[in-house]
Amino acid sequence: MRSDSSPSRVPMPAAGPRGGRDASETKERLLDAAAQLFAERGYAGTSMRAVTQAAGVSVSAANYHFGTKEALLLATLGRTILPVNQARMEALDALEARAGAAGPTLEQVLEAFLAPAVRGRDQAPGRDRFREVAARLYSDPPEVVTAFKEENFGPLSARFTAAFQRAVPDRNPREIAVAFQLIVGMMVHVISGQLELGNIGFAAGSALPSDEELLDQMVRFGAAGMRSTVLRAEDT
Amino acid sequence: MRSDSSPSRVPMPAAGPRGGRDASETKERLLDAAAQLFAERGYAGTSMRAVTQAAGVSVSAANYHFGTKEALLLATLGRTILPVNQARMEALDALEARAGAAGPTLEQVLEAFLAPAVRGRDQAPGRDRFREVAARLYSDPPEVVTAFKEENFGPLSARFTAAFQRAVPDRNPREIAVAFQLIVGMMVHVISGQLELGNIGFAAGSALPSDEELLDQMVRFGAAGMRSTVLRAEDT
DNA sequence: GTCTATAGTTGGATAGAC
DNA sequence: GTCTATCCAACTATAGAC
Repeated sequence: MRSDSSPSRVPMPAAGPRGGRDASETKERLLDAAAQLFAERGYAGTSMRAVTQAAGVSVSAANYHFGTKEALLLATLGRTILPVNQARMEALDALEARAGAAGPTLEQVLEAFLAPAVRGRDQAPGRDRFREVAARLYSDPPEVVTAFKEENFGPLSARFTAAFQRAVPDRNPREIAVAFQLIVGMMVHVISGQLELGNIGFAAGSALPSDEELLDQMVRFGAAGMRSTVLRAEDT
Repeated sequence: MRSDSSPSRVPMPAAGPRGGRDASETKERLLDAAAQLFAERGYAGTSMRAVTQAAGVSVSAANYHFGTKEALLLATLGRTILPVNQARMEALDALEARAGAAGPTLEQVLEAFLAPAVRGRDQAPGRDRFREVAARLYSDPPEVVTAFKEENFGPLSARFTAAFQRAVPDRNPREIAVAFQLIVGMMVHVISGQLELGNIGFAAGSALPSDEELLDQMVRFGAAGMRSTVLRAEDT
């Protein structure tokens, strides 16, 4: 399953002598390569040349299809992130439809939010590298990305904040918002591959946890954390 | 041109007609500007020209003092991060010296780890921008940074892992390691300014929490999270 | 729709005057 | 120790043939 070091380089007839590769495949290859490289090196650290070379197409082909580097980034972000956010929404919808008047539990809401991101390719059909690409959103911010974030995460965030609030009604909105951000932080850290890079903490010889194991621990951790945030004085 | 909000642009005689600015001041100005820009735009997104322009010195002066862009990055990282890690170590030392045989509490260890980073300039004397610079370590990784991380975070991580283990003896090392990483993740998210950028979650009109408030909530959240991670089957 | 070729910038780094 | 001037490589983007 494409597990080698340069996975997005699809073995292909390598540019048939005629211009005979069709449009949609070129776009696909470019998006694959872009996802890979933007994830690894960031936006500024990735040149169009590197992308087109990895995709096995010419620079001009890329510019024909996407116009600018920025547009290619946005297309990449869209293709990698939207399915994840959609899965989150659907999971929450399903939970709320099934739950009673009290709504889903905190653990359920957390899993709906975390699973599509952490489980990665299991949930987002066919799209590789999307976890690291998404993580870049939080760290590598060309101005373009801001609008994308607001547009695509605004509604999601509102929905989940409401669900959290309902699951933990004795916390005030400000605490919920902070706790939510802390959970986002731990998720970003995990999906940006910091555990695998294992710079620190995993020297102690223990094997890396599986996705399921990690997800389970994250849900427990986040739930306990969110429940724990206790008001000090100004209880609303 | 430099119309902007560049706090690191120190008001100065602006290059006295003679070459009369002394060496150490030039280095200082360069490090200030570099910290600012690397933090904002990342390594690849920052040019030497931008740094030297912001510092009000010539490109050659920078190359004279630091040789390469990479060396400038490492110098910046050192100046911004080492004081924080030192403060963490000293805080933990003090706690362990004061505590009995059981060692400091989980909350105390967490605060020793988080406070120097979250409180920012209060604890790291005189160095601005260090929080965002540090955060870049976890997201913007030119290969150079890897060695820096291992060298400077390895011992720190080992010390704190041991302290966590002692404070929560009924968790196995693997869980401790994962939980520690989750805490690092939430810390990175906070110090990289995601709350202030407030893209998501804080639209609900509540004011941003103060550093102390945030630190308090992070300690509670992290402690509850770390205690919560329960083994499922294979308890060692 | 894809290519080759190139325009027009900007990048890091250096040489040599002072 | 700092400057001006410059080299050369790499970049994004476009023009025009096929």
